[in-house]
Amino acid sequence: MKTNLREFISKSISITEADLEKVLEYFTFRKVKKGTFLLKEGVVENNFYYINSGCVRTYFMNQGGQLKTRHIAFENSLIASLSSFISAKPSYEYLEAIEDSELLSIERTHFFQLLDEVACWKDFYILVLEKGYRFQNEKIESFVTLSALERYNKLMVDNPHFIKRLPNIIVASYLDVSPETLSRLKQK
Amino acid sequence: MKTNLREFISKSISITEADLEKVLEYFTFRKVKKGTFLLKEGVVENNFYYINSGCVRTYFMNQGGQLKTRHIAFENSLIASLSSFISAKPSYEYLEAIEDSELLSIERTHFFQLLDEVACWKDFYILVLEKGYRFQNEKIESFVTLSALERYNKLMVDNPHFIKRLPNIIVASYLDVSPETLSRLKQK
DNA sequence: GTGATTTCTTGATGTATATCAATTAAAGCA
DNA sequence: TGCTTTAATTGATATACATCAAGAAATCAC
Repeated sequence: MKTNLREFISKSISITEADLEKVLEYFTFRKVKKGTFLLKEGVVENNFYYINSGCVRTYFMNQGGQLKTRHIAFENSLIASLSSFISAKPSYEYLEAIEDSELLSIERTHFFQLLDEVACWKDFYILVLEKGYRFQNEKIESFVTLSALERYNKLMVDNPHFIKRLPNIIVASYLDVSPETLSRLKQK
Repeated sequence: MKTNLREFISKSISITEADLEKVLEYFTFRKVKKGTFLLKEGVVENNFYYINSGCVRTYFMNQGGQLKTRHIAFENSLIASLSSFISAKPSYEYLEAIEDSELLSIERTHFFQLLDEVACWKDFYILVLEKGYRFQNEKIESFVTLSALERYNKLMVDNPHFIKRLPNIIVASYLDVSPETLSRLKQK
């Protein structure tokens, strides 16, 4: 059940078998249906997720109730409302399974405990933060330098499987355009 | 000369005097005039800056040559084109002193060397990444959930000194609105 | 499998914000 | 200190994209 996660971690950092076992013990399995909320706005993010199968997204909701997808993670990757996870303050983001998914999650207290107990876990945390930082940096760049069409074309190049696998309405929300506009962009 | 940086670090993490000395030795002093470029697009970020006095910003440039300010850092804070610094790939961002500034900088190779040599330096790096992550997360949220006026009002609440200290044209670029629009927003 | 939702598409219209242009105010510089 | 350049303001106009609406297609649920 934790085979994929084991491989994911041991490929990411240099870790002893004993330490890896210790880390894996803190992860618990959970199977969720499409549409399940893992976190809602206003609640502290107490979990950090590895996606064994399926797909999970984070989104913000604006005053008009529109969903603004910030990140989408597929199988064999990580997700959380990381700002809240780090700060232990209420999240501004929602976390939602957008396909039936198998998840392995670790609690915040355990995660940060491990930073002190297992030296190399800091290396793992650093990788997570670095990747998250770079991802968001690129997202900001896209928003401020590209038009809707350019963002769509960039997604086609960078992540064509996003567009193939996900409904238009979610891709539109990810690109921060209306579904109608995305539908028209696709024809170009 | 390094008094402020010394205090900045020792307030951030728990570090021995010996380790702190070792870290500080890698930082070199530099005085720059307003308008000096510390980094241009396409160049790898080889430095990480502590601002002793003055003010530095990072910005993206879009195809039309417009500047889109991502971050502005004042005295007693840190700045770099962090994505490039992390990855050692060419930067998409520019780094520019927007006031006469006194800087203390550490080279990338030394910075990452220190992660292995001084155990607690990882804690410092983690703090830097966490803060950067949360900042960018909030910036993305602002862009996708708030109108121009709402972003301006939020800046008034969160960072009123931004607006007082910086020229309109830079504040506008930071909020991702035109100077004309900002001028009109201010009257509301 | 069939009815009920939800999503997608297309056209018509609306709007927030950009752009252009011209004047005034401020800042940099010799 | 005056001269030059840059920034700020204000009005007129333009535009990218949103919203609204309605029918078609796909997906969901029992």
